[in-house]
Amino acid sequence: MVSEESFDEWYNEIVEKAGLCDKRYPIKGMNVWLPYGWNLMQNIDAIIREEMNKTGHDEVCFPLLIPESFFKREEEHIKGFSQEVFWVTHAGKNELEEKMLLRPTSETAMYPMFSLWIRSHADLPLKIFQIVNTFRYETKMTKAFIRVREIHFFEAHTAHESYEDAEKQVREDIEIAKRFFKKLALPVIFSRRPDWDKFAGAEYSIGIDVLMPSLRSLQVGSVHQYRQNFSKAFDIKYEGLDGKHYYCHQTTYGMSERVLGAIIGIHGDEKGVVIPSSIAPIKVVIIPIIFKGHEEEVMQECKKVEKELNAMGINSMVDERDKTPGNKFYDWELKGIPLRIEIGPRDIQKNVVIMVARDGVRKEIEREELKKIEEELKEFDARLYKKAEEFLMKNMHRTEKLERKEGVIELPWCGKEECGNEMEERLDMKSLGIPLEKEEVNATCPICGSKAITWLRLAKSY
RNA sequence: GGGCCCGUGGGGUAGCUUGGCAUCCUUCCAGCUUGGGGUGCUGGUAACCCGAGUUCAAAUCUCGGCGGGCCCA
Repeated sequence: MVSEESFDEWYNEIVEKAGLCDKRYPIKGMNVWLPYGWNLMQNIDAIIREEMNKTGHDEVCFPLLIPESFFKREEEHIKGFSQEVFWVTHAGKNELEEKMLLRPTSETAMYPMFSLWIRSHADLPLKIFQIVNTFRYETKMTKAFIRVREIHFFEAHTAHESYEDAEKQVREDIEIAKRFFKKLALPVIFSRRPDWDKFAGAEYSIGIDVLMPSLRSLQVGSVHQYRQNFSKAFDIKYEGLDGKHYYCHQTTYGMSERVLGAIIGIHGDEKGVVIPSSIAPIKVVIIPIIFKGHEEEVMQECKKVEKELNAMGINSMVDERDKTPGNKFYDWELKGIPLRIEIGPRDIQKNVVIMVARDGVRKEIEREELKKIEEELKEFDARLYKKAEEFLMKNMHRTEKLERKEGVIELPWCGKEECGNEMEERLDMKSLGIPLEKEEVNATCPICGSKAITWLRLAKSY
C-alpha cells in the first residue's frame, strides 16, 4: 500500500500513467475516460447490474435535462443542490421560456413519472435503476474519480406500500452492497449519517465509506430512506386494498466512479494500480521470453497457453510487442493485471510456466495443470481483501477520550447535535455517523458528560 | 467562503530575479542490436496556457481569463 504522506501525489500521477483517464481536458472536474479506465468502470457496472437483476430491479434511462418546475417541488432537496446545478438557459440565441438543468441526481426527473406509473398496490414495489452521467458544479478542488463535476452515477430508486417495506429495501441494499464490495476486495464501513449530514430530502441516510491510504475516509455509496418526503411533493399515490389512496414510501441506493477511485487507492502500490480479477479486463498476461533461434517455438507455446486459458473462461493475452521482457513486466504491473505468465525456452524444456501474481507471489506451474490458474486468481483476490481489511482494522480506534488519532475514531455520544459538532471541531474531523447495529455503550459523552447512547464515528474525509 | 503557489515538446524539467537563438532527461517514430526485471547505438518528430498591455524586442514585466495544486473556515 502507498504511504500516507505520498498518497495524494501518487494518486494524481498514477491515474494518468496507468491509462485510466486523461486530465488534460480543459474543463475543471471533467476528465476523459481512457480505454483501460473505461473498461474497468464498465466491469464494475456489470457487477452491480447483475446484482440489480438478481434482486428484481429493472434498468431504465431518464433524460439528462430536468425542467425547473420539477426540480423545485421538494424544498429540502433544492436547498441541498441549488448551489451546484448547471443550467440550460438558451436554445441558440433565444432564451428558453422554462430553464432546464442538468440532473445532479435523478429524483426530480423520475418522480413525476412515478406519479403517472403508480396507480395501485399492484404496481408496487417499483424497483428501477439507471447508470448515467450526472452533473454537479463543484467549487472545491476536483480529483480524478473522487471529486468530479460529471459523475458516472449508478442510482436505484424504489417505491413501496409501507414504511416497513421500504425498510426491507434498505436492508436488501445493504446486502447488495456487501456482496458488491466484497467482489472488489474492498472492506467498507456502513454508518447511519447524523441528521445534519443526511441527503437533502431524506429521512435518514446510510453512508458506505472506505479508508484510503491517506487515512482519510471516502464515501463510495449511500442508501437513503425517503419515507414519504418525495411522494408527497411529487404526488406519488397508490390505491390500497381498501380503496383508499396512500402516498408511497421510497428509497434510493447510489454509487459512482468513486468505487474505482477506492480500488486504485486501496490496492495500489509503488509499482502502479492493482486490479482484482473480478474486474480485470485481462486476467493473465503472457510474456514470451524470446532468445535468438527460439522465436517461433516460444511464440507458439505462448499462443497455445493463451488459447487454453481463454477456453477456460480466463481472459488472457500474449504481449507480442517488440519490447524487452523487463519492459513489459513494468508495463503490466503499472496497469495492475492480476497474473503474469512467463514462458521461455527453459520452461518449455521443463514443461512448466512461470506465474507471478501482481502482489509478488511467484510459482512454477506444471504445463498440464493450467487450470490451477483459476484458483490462483481467487487466492489473489482474497489476499487483496485481507490486506485491505487489516489496514482498516489497524486504523479504526474505539476510544472514550477526546484525542486526535489518525484514521476512523469511534467516540461515545449522547446523540445531541451540538456535542457532535464540537467533536468534529475539536478533532478536526467529520462525522461518518453511527453503527447500524444497536449496542450498549457504557460510557459518557466526552463533551457534555451525560450517558452515551451510541458510538459516533469520525474521520478526516475526502 | 478566505488565503497561497504554479502553468515551457506526450510526461518531467532548465531558463524568468537582470527582456534578446529555449536546456537536459524521458516518451514517441525509423533502423540495426538486444531479449529470464527498464539492452545499446545512430537518426528523427515535438513546447513557452489564452487574451490584452508595456517595449525596438516578452517564456521572462503588468493586468485579466482559463486550468492545475496546496492550506484554512
